[in-house]
Amino acid sequence: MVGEVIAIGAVRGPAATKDRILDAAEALFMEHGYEATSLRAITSAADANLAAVNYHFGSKEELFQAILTRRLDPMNQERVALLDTLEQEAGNAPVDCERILAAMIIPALHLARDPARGGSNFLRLLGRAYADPAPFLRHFLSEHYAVMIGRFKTAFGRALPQLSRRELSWRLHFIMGALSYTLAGTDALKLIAEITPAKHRDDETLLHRLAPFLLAGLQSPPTDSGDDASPSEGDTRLAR
Amino acid sequence: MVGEVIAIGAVRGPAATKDRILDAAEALFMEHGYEATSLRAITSAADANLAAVNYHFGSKEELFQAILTRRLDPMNQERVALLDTLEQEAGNAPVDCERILAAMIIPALHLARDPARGGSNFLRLLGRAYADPAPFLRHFLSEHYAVMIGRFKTAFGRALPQLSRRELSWRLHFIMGALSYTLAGTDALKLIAEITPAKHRDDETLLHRLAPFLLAGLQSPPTDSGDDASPSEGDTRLAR
DNA sequence: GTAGGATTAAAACATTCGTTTGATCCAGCG
DNA sequence: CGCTGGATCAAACGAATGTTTTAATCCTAC
Repeated sequence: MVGEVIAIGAVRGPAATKDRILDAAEALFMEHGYEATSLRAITSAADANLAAVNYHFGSKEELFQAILTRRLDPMNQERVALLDTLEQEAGNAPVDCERILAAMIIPALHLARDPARGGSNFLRLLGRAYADPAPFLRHFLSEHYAVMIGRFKTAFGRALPQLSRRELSWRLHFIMGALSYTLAGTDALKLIAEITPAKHRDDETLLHRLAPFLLAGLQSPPTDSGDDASPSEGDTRLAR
Repeated sequence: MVGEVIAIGAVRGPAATKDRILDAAEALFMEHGYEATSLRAITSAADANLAAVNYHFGSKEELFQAILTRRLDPMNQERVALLDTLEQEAGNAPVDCERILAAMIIPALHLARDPARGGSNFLRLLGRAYADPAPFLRHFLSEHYAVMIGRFKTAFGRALPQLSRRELSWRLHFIMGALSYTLAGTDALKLIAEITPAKHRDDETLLHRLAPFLLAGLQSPPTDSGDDASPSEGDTRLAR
C-alpha cells in the first residue's frame, strides 16, 4: 500500500525484488532441489543482490517456506472451500465419494494449469518436499496440511461408513502418495513408462486417468474384518 | 580371496572398511538426504578415514550408486524371477493380475523385513531417490529399472487386454508411485494420517492394505474409449 | 529540500564441502 | 632381508556455502 504508484521503468514494482526472488527460487529449487540450490544462484537469476534473500526473508529456510506458503495455502483453502460447497449442497446426507475426491484433485489441477501461480513446476517442488527429510520441512508440511486432511478424512468417513478409521487413514495415505508422486515425479520414471512428452496438456489426461484409479481403490471392500478383500483370493501370499 | 584368514581382532575383516562405509552411508543418506550428508559424517560414523570414500568408491556419487546397486539389483532380480515362475506355471495363459502385483510387492516386503539387507531404511532411501532431481540419479534409476518394468508391463498387458498400452503405462506409474511413496514416506504425512507407530510390524499390514487398493484401481474399467469410467458419472467435472 | 527509514550494493565473514596429496603401515613373496 | 602394492592416515587444497557487516543509494513524507 505504500509505494503503489512507482512503476518507474517497466521492471520495478512495489517489492519487486522480493517477488523476483520468490519466482527465481521456486524455479531453481524445482530444478535442483533445496540443498543443491545456492543463494548465489537464486539472487543471480533474480537480478538481485546476494544479501537480498537474508534481508527480505531472514534465511534460506524461511525463503523456502515462503515459497511453499504462497502457493500451498491458497490451494488447500480452495480444497476446503470446494468441500464446504459439496457438503452444503448435500445437506445432512454424506457427499459422494467421487465428488470428495474431485474436491481434492481439482485445486491441484487448477494450480498446475495456471503458470502465473507457479504451474506444474510448483507441484513438482511440493512433491519433492514430501520426500525431503529436513525437519523444518516436515514441521511445515504437517502444519499446513493438518486442517485440510482432517476435513477430508471425516468427509470420506461419512461417504464410506463400512471402512474403519484406520483403514480410511491408510487409503487416504495411498491417495496422497499417488497424487503427489504423479504430480511431482514426471521425470523419474517417465522414460521407463514411455509416457508422452508430458508438456502437451497431459495435466488433463493425467488426472482423468488418476481419478478413476484412485476411486476404485478407495471404494474397494474393506480388509479389516474377514479376508475377502480381493476378488480372486487364494494363494496370493501377499503377507508372505 | 586374498586376506581371508586375517580377522585379527573382531572388527577387521577383508575389505571391512568398504562395507562399514556402505552401511554408515546408507543410514546417513536415509536420514538426511544425499546433499545434506557430508563425507566427513559418513567416514566418522564408519570409523574410517575421510579419504577412504574416494579411495574405495572414487567419488560421493559413485558411493551412492554403490549403495543403491547393492540392494536394488537383487530386489528387482527377485521380482523378475517371481514373474518367471508365475508365467511358467500359467503356461500360455496370462497370469492373474493379482499375482503379478504380488510379484512386484513381495520382494520389496522381503527387503523391508530383512535388516541385514538394509531393511526399511533402504526403501526410504530409495523412495527419496525417486524424487531427487540429480541427473546421475535419474540415469541410474531408469537404467536399473528398465528391464523389470518392461517385463511387468507386458505381463500386465496380457492380464488386462482391455487396457490400451498408454493406459497401462499410466496405471503402472500410479502403482509405482503409491508403492514407493508408501514405503518411503513413512514420515511425511504419518502424523497427519494418525497412522500407528509404524515400527510395530506394519510392513505386513501396510502391504495387506496397499495391495487390494492398487488391485482395485488396476482392474477398474478403462477410460480410453467412452466416458463411463467412473460408476456414478455426471457432473464431477474432474476435467474442470 | 531535506530528514529518515527502507532498500540495495559490495565486500568480507567463518565454515564446510569434496577431493587430492604424500607419508606410513603391513602382509605377501622372492 | 628387501621390495612391492594395497590400504590407511593426517593434512592440506581450492572452491563454494549461508550469513553478516558496512556503506551507499533510493524514495516517500514532512
